[in-house]
Amino acid sequence: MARDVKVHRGLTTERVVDAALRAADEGGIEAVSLRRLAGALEVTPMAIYRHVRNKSHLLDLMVELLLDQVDLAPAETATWQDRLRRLLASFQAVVAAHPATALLLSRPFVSPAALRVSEALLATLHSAGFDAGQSVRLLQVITGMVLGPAINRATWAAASRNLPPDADRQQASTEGLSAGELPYLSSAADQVMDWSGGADANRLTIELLVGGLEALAAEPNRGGVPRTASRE
Amino acid sequence: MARDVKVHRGLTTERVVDAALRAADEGGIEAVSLRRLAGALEVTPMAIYRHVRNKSHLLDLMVELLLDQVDLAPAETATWQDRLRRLLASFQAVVAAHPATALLLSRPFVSPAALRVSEALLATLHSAGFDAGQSVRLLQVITGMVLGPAINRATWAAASRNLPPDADRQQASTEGLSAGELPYLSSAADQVMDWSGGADANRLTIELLVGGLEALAAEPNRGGVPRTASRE
DNA sequence: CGTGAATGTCTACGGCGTAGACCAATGTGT
DNA sequence: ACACATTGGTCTACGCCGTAGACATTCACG
Repeated sequence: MARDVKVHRGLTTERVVDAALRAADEGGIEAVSLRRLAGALEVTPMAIYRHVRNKSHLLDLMVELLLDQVDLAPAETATWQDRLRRLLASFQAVVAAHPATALLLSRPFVSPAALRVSEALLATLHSAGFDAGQSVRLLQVITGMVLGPAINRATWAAASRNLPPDADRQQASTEGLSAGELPYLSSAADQVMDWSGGADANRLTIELLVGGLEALAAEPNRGGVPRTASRE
Repeated sequence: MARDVKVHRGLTTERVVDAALRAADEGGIEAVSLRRLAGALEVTPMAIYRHVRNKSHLLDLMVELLLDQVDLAPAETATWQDRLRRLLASFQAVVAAHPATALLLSRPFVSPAALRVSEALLATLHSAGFDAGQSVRLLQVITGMVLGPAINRATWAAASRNLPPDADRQQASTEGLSAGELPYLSSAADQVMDWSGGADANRLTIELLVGGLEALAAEPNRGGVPRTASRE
């Protein structure tokens, strides 16, 4: 029963995942290659395979580590609004702290931690009065909202600079649009630059969601079969 | 001025992008490799480089083709609510029709078409009464909401089957959770299976958003500095 | 001490994106 | 009609990637 004994070179699954997460956080997901990782750990690429089934498994473990930091607010929380706020704020904090959360965009949301998050959200939505079908649909939207900022941290910076950073995609965008044709966009670009980190953006997101859910719960036919009305 | 003359082997940028898009739609983004693409077009891999700068550029062109299908509702639309509904419904339709929209999750949102979409959304938000700063933050959330379904089409199917499809990540999830511990999740799983395609899920998303925006616009201090109140 | 399991290494394979030299077809100017 | 430059496709090769399989070492325990 040799378990946690240090042997050979003290490589452990934990060390591997930690290193991978660090690499992903500071170099982007695509910076995580088994060979580079092995280099950082001063080990042969194949050594990693003693602690991780394959790269996909490694990425799953990284996701797990991230999502385990999410605080699933207890079910006893006073109102569903408060539970939702607390849960999502925690989720948002994790997303904000780790660029590696971009992993959640490409990987099935089915690890134990992910399931726990989903379960907590579904429970909250249930107590808000939504049925199972609606809750599932809402769940998808909510994760999208939370992950929104993760989708592109760099996008806006690139857009406002008229795309100098990457010489590759620079041409693709300078075809038909000049600065003047996008008044709102260019005026908004300034706002983005001094973006202090998005703390209030996150609050805005949550309140948008809570407000929307309240409205939806109060007027259930809205989300169901909408009146023929397309105006007013 | 030889322009649109057929020479050699009639490979064109359009044919390349079309084939790539088709491949991405039916095999996922990672199924798009220049070599495979070349095979499908009965051409050498390097031939593609005569029509596309590099892979990144190709992906940009694919995104462009997708986003050009989005109907930017005209600014004269009666209410901002209606314009938002129309614009987002169209966006959602594109997402639903093309699995390749997963590209939007990994690529800067800065192609001309993407900028046009963003501009239209910002204009709509402006007419709803939000200032530039809020609009930018909301924009991020909204695209997240719309792209939510794209984030994982396969996730739920995998989750409900207790993860049989992929032998790789199957283990990662069967550690601490058994079916009984996730009541809402497992009951919801059924709902997901007969998911007719998400038309009403999309409506739900839009109404959630509109309702949330209305609430936010009516009570602006909510999204700003929230009252100390954390209860009720 | 001996043995079997655990851990790291080496070598090698096929796939990827892509640089660079080459070459055939094409349309142009005289 | 003929040399010519341009266009579009091919070939070869490089360095990266994930990973299979055989091997070597080191440890835990009898």
